[in-house]
Amino acid sequence: MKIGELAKLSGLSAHTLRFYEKQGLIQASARSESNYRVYSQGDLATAKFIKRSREMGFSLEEVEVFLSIRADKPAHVCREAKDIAQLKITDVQQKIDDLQQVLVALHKLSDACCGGNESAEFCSIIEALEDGEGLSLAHSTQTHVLAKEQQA
Amino acid sequence: MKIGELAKLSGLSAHTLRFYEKQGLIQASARSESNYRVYSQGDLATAKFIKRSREMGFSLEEVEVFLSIRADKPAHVCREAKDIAQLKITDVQQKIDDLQQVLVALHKLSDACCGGNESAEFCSIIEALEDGEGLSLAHSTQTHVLAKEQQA
DNA sequence: CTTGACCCTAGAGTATACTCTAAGGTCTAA
DNA sequence: TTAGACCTTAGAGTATACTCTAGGGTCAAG
Ligand SMILES: [Zn+2]
Ligand SMILES: [Zn+2]
Ligand SMILES: [Zn+2]
Ligand SMILES: [Zn+2]
Repeated sequence: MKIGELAKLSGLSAHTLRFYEKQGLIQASARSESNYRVYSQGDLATAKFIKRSREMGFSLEEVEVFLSIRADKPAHVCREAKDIAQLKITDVQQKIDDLQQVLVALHKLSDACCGGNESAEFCSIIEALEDGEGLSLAHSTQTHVLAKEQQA
Repeated sequence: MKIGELAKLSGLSAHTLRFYEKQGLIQASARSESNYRVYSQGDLATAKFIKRSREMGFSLEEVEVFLSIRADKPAHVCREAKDIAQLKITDVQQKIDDLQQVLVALHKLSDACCGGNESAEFCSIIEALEDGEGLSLAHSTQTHVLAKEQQA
């Protein structure tokens, strides 16, 4: 099959397949007379392997290692594969933890703001970013009322 | 103060401060005779504001909006700030959800592999990436034993 | 007067993974 | 034979946010 069909069957674009070839991840098993890339069923399996690996969050560099293990399994041991997976798990867990901290802070920031059409003069979001003081919950929907009362 | 001191006090590098200036986020309030950037206490507050905003996960583009609200609060309303925060919350939550799915898949992938020095011939990680079949838990520490028994 | 720490600009480089363009060749069907 | 779909290459562009370099000027201390 040619690159267009492999693209359809693998779910990767032809562009991406050529890019992966440049990166040394996948080679067409032959070339036609007109120099078109010709792929086999095995190549399709490889393309799918790469796609699945990417979906699991592995980088192209990591995929390369998986591919080399796959290319000659007896020459490799389970630990090589598992180490990569474990590192990725740690990595992803760290990212989740970081994002969760950010999320908590964002909620504190956002929840304290009325979000209405009142002037931002007393907006808790801006204030919190200004003074950085623990994203105080002092400013809420009530704050505008208080502010108006004070002005009156 | 000059850029080096602002860098120290704000926690941003001098390079980054110049970069932010290029992006229109912060301006030195003056220049010395020798064309050095001269910053005020207000500039320090701005630098800190930017830094805090970045730490909350806001992009430079979003920080720019916060800065413009901050620069003229009465001309803006709470909703403008809250909308950005809410969008960011959705965004971060989505990223967390995605990563959590990846994490589950990674655990399935990794837990089934013995991770030892046995040949990767029956490695469940490679197998799962090959056939994509729900990351079967069929291969575990026991699998190598079974494989050896079958060979015997 | 020289050394070292600082400052300046414009612009290139880093990271990751694509994504697209230009300019052109090939193939198939009407 | 000609349109349209497909293929080729090398290389540039996209996104984000820095990060660094080259080449040069400024300034206080010893
Ligand atoms: Zn409000
Ligand atoms: Zn508000
Ligand atoms: Zn194993
Ligand atoms: Zn294994």
